[in-house]
Amino acid sequence: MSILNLNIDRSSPVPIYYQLKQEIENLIETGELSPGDTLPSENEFSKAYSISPMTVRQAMSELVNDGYIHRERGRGTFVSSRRLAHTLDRLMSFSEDMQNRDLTPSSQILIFEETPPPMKVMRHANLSSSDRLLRIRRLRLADDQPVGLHDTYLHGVTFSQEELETTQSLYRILENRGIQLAEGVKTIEAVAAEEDVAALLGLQPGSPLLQTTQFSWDHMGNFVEFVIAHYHSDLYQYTIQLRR
Amino acid sequence: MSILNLNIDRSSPVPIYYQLKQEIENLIETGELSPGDTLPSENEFSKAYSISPMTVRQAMSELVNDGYIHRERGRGTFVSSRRLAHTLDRLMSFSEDMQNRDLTPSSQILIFEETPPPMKVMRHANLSSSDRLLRIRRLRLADDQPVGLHDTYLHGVTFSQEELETTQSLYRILENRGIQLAEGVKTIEAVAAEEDVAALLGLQPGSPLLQTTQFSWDHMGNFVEFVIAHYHSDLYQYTIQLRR
DNA sequence: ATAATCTAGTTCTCTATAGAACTATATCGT
DNA sequence: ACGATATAGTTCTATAGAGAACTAGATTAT
Repeated sequence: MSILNLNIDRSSPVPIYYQLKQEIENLIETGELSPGDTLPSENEFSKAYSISPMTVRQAMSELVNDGYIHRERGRGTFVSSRRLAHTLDRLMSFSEDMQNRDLTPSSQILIFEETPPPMKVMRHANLSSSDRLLRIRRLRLADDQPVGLHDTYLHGVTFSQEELETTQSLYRILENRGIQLAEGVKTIEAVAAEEDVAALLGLQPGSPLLQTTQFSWDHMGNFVEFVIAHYHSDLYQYTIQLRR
Repeated sequence: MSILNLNIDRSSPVPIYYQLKQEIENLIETGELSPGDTLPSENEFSKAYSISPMTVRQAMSELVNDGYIHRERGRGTFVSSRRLAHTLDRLMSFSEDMQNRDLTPSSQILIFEETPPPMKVMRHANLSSSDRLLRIRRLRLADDQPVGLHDTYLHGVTFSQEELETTQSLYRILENRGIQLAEGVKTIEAVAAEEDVAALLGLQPGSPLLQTTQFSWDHMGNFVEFVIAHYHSDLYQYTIQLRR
């Protein structure tokens, strides 16, 4: 499947620009196109598939946007280094995260209750002490080994412990309620393990732990969740991709 | 300055779509447009400024891309929550980072020498033991207080310690040499302080430290730098913005 | 030999238009 | 009262082109 002989189905309901984008993305992912390779020009694509130049342009723009290619005016379009391309920083659940690392996630619910918001949450999310949040403390395991302890505080959503146990995924429950997480801020720091946390993670008190605290909001900026997590530092590292 | 009475200068060399984009961005940044507000439709913009709908669309797409607005087919275009909008994860120097936090950065160069690559770098960057890297160890201070220790290994670039001391910024030296960092991967973990590092940061051995290791590459995927850093966990936290 | 100019090829900006797909509301029929 | 249908308004997809801006190499002039 050469670059000017891709599978573009004009009768498909999938937009043409999107088909083109996907096909090129594939060629890059599979290595048939290598970093530094020159892509055909807008004109060549346009003629080869009898599609408008602007339609080609739309596919190209999105590929640039996703980091697959870069373009230089007057010179051409080039395949970028493949390293990043897909994995950017996303709001991700523990389960998704573990699956990305080829580990099997599981969890034990330790606490499931209604509470007033912690101080930190009141300040950041503009809540008062009369508000009620759903608090869930879960021990997180990867391949049956405890790696972290999550304390999640949810705002504006209620469900039963049973529903969480059957659905497994908190994020799916939120989605079913029509709540879409749109953005978040995560703070990462190193702390010494308190006694109770150390015990749960099988560590000595004072061992270094990776602590992350995260606030998440929906599209309109409504506060949805706060999570404070502690991770076994030998078993869990945080990796982020940086750009430009 | 109302939303349909913006400053669009058709004789300016600045592209029209870009002017429109900037003007709307301003309205959002200054708060004249609030999260949830509805923007005029493509049609309205098009007529109000006598520009083609497709030109309006380009401005809108980029605003969506930058997180300022979101669009719903059949419904309209809405201003997004302003929290993120600009600060994404970027390749940033320590100096830039500190300035963003309104602290005054400084540093002391402790080591400046040529070395073969550390094992980890050989593996990740495909170098051999005969390659020579420039190694720089610097103590990093914010408002004259030591917060971190940086060990930087540079590939394919040489300069003198003097030049670094006068220029102050490593990234500026790279830029002057025509080297553009395009992407990087940073790993964050918690470790216990070794004796030497603890002493430099004014801590007890065994204290929890935030350790980050980072690889950076240029546009073509050529390895440029490796940095391993240790931070005083009370004085330095890592914050990242998450999307979607 | 060197410098200036031309030329072909590329991306970028912009125009003008059309219909499809989807949403929300109003109208109509039962 | 309720459900089906129409209608207007929105974004999304796609077309067909033109000239500007820029690059790299070839050609020409000095």
